[in-house]
Amino acid sequence: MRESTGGTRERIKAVALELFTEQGYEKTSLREIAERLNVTKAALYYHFKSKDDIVASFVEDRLEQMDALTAWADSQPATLATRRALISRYADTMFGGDMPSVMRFFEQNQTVLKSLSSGQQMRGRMMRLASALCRGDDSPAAQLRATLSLFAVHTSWFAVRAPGISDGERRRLALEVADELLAAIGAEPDEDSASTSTAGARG
Amino acid sequence: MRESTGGTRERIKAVALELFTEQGYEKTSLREIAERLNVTKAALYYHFKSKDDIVASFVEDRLEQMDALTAWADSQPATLATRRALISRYADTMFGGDMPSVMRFFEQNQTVLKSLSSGQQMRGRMMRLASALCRGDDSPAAQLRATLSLFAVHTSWFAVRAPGISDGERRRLALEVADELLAAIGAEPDEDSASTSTAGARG
DNA sequence: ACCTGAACACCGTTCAAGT
DNA sequence: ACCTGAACACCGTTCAAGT
Repeated sequence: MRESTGGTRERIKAVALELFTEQGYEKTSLREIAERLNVTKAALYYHFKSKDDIVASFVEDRLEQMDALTAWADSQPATLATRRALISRYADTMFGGDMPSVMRFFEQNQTVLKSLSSGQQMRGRMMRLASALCRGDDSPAAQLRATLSLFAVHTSWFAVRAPGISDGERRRLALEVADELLAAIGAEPDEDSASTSTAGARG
Repeated sequence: MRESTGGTRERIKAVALELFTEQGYEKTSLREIAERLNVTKAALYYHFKSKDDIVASFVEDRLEQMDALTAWADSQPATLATRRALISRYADTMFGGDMPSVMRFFEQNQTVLKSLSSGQQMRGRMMRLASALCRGDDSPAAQLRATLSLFAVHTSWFAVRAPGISDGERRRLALEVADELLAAIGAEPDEDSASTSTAGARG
């Protein structure tokens, strides 16, 4: 095992991901990261171009994962079953053993990520995923439902307060609610919707 | 009209709210705010104890509004009608003419707000609102649905991309989807869950 | 190739001093 | 009461210099 060669770069990534997720990107200083690794601040700049670049480094893998997911969805028929399979796979990447922390980092740091290029890329992929989820129904309501079904997955691990709830149960819960939202996509337009009056322009 | 006396403090609040919402709290420097008002950075510290304190100043009104909302909900019967009325009133404070920007600021700055005391207060109120929304059904699924219905209101003004969609239409859209989520709260536990059709429990 | 030391401009904050 | 000027420690970033 060679841990002296390429080790430092990976150690920086690991420590940064941990601290960024715990305390937030802005609140975590490079000095803090450097101290944990017993190097100087300047040393970080040998391995990364900037603070943003550290984020970009552990974002790229995730982007490919998202792309694969969207590509798969586009190759499937635009049915409810596909939508459900898609959200289930998405939940896998969120709760799965691989890299749960990367996605949690995103949930935690949405704001800052808007100005970071890697963050914008990630946002773009989320939009595409949402689009894939409401393929065949481009109504505003469908967009909102699709987006919320993704949010259900994200939300389930912080909005649900229960004594000893497991990750598996959170996942199941998220999918239960997400499925309901997805089931309402592509259905025939509402005849007796909540408020008869405000018709709403079609097309 | 006296604009020389108490004017400065209000002007600081206004400019700060605008810049914080546009660019984010961390990315906006006090120098930037001061320059817009033709004063020095130090002048801001006469009116506010710290940068955080500026946020706290325009948060307090909102807290009272949230408290009033929760209190009203608690005084009503725990029915679907109450839940729908509550989310509708919440949407009013989000889309209403009063102070739409304060809530948008929150949506934009969630991350930073976690470490700010005023942000934690706000989070607390959101939790209480969610609890009020699922009163009578304390199951994890109900919590998730309640939280997502609030998110529907927040999400409707950035997740829905449509040519010339108005604020009113976004509001109506949000409530349409939120109502569906709320209708599933307090219903008898699922016997034949997710599958069948889009049936949906009628409260 | 890998890292240090010292400097840079900027940040939020403080405080004595001015009117 | 209201604001300035100058200083403080900290931040991200750069770069010549060391091995």
